[in-house]
Order: sequence, then C-alpha cells, then structure tokens
Amino acid sequence: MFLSQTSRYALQAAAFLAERWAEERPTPVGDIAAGLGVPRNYLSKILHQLARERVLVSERGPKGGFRLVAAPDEIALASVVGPLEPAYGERHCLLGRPTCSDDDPCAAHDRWQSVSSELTAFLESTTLADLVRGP
Amino acid sequence: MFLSQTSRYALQAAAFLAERWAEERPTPVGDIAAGLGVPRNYLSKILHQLARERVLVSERGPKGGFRLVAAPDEIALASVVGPLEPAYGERHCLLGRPTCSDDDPCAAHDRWQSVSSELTAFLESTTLADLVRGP
DNA sequence: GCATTTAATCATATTGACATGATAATAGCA
DNA sequence: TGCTATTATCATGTCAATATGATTAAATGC
Repeated sequence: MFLSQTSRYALQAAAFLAERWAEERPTPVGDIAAGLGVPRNYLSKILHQLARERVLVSERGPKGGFRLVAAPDEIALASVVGPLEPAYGERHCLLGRPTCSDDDPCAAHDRWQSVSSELTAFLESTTLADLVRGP
Repeated sequence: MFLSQTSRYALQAAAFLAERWAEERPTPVGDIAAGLGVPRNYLSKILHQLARERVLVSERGPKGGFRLVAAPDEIALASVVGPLEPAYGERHCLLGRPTCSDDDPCAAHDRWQSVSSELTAFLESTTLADLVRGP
C-alpha cells in the first residue's frame, strides 16, 4: 500500500550499495540482484535511472558496476524514491478531490496534511546509513 | 503515491453519500458518478463491492440506489479503504525485505513503524462525517 | 401482466507496472 | 588488435488496475 515494487527494489539496492561503500570497486548489477533475489534486468533499468538522477554512479566495462554518488549518511531515502514515484512531492488531497486544496479544504484536510508531512519528513530525514547500521 | 484510484473513488462516493444521509431515498450510481465526475460503470462495481462488505446498502428497481449502512460518524475511512486495498493491514517492512521483521529489524524499522501506525490511526479514527463537516 | 428504472453481471479494451531476453556500446586487459 | 566483462538500450511479454459498453435480474408503478 505505500511504495511501488520499483521503489522497494531501489531502496534495497541502495542499502546494499551502502554496505559496500568502503570497497574500492563498484558493484555489478548481477551481484546486487543475486544478493537481494530480485530480477536482474529489471533492477538494471532501475539503477540506470538512478544513475541518470545522480543518486548512483555507473562504470562500464570489466571492473565496472554501480556505486553511491555520496556517503550513505548523505543520501536520504527521498532522493532514491523521489525519481521513481511519479507523484512524489505532489500535495494531494487524500481523496484526489479536484476541489480540495489548501485554500478550500475538506474537514479532514488538516489532519491528513499532518500525517502526510510526517511521511515526507521520514523520507527526508532517514538516510541509507540508517538502513544499514544495526540497532 | 498512497491510495489507489479505486480507493479514492470509493472515499469520494462515501463522502457524497454521507452528505445525503438524511434523505429518505437511496442515491443511484448515476447521480453519484455525475456529481463526482467519475466513470459510472467503474464506480458501480466499486459500490457493489462495498455493499458486499456491508459498508453500503443497495436497493434495486425504481427509487433504488445506494446508501450508507450506518451514520457517517460511525463509518471510519478504514472500513471503506480496507476492502479495496489488498495489502491493507499487512505489517510490512518499508523495503519489502523478507528478512526485516519485528524480530530482526533493520535500523529504520522502528521509525517506520511509528510513521506507519500514525497512518493507520488516521484511517481508523477519521470518519465520513469528518470529510463533510465544514471547519 | 408490462414498461420502466435501477443494480448486478458479463465481456472486452486500454494502460502502465513489472518482468524477460537479446543486442549494442564501452572499457579494461592480454 | 581482439577478447571479455560490464552497463546501456531495445523489443517484447504478462498481468493487474482502470475503464467502457452491453446484457441480465429485480423492484416499482401503471
């Protein structure tokens, strides 16, 4: 009910790369896909997209692969999910009512905004490092 | 990014019926669809499903239509959305990680649970009456 | 009984998310 | 130079969500 499969794969892969941040070599898609048990070619397309969005860096050829563009604690979940969720950041009415905006709110609008902005805050303030560190 | 189109239609229709709770006659799908500007036959299928789930009551024939099964302030958003969202109520890991459960949580698990349960609380505690009453 | 109004159901189309497989481009290395 | 490992791209397939249109069943009023 919340994130698409695509976004979940992306977050898992990003967390996987976060664990390998220290390595000199980038990690090939094959390793990530095998490590996570997700479809290889599909993941490849997702990672490519994240590379275009400057969340990852890709290198071709032997010894190539993907790495994070910055340290895990500098990459928020929102930067991974944002490019993959078409509606990310759109302020909607929960009901998708065209007439329900901040100007002309339904009675539940404020309560929903408050829940909704907690969600946003979670994605903005949680980083890939938080997905990795043990408790 | 949060509710499906189907659920949004359902909530809009339920709010529409909440406004008509006082009327003696049930409201035909056609009136609801026209009032909301949503596809009639598709809405019909959704309302039928909500009737099977005992959220609405349907009556056939002339003067037929749909009405709420109870007063608007007795119907939580969760009872409308629940039957329409296959994954509603499933406790997941945000990432869909098979290995990330309450027993063996990733580091962000608790923070996510807290956001996630606020969402649930919102849907459980907000009623159709809250979608109607002016501020 | 018959016509009308409505929900219920059936058949089908469209679209985008998810996924697979094959090929092209690039980089390293012998 | 040519071989190989890798990403990048292309073509295609599957399936569920969304949507449309037609038909059937039930209730009402004449």
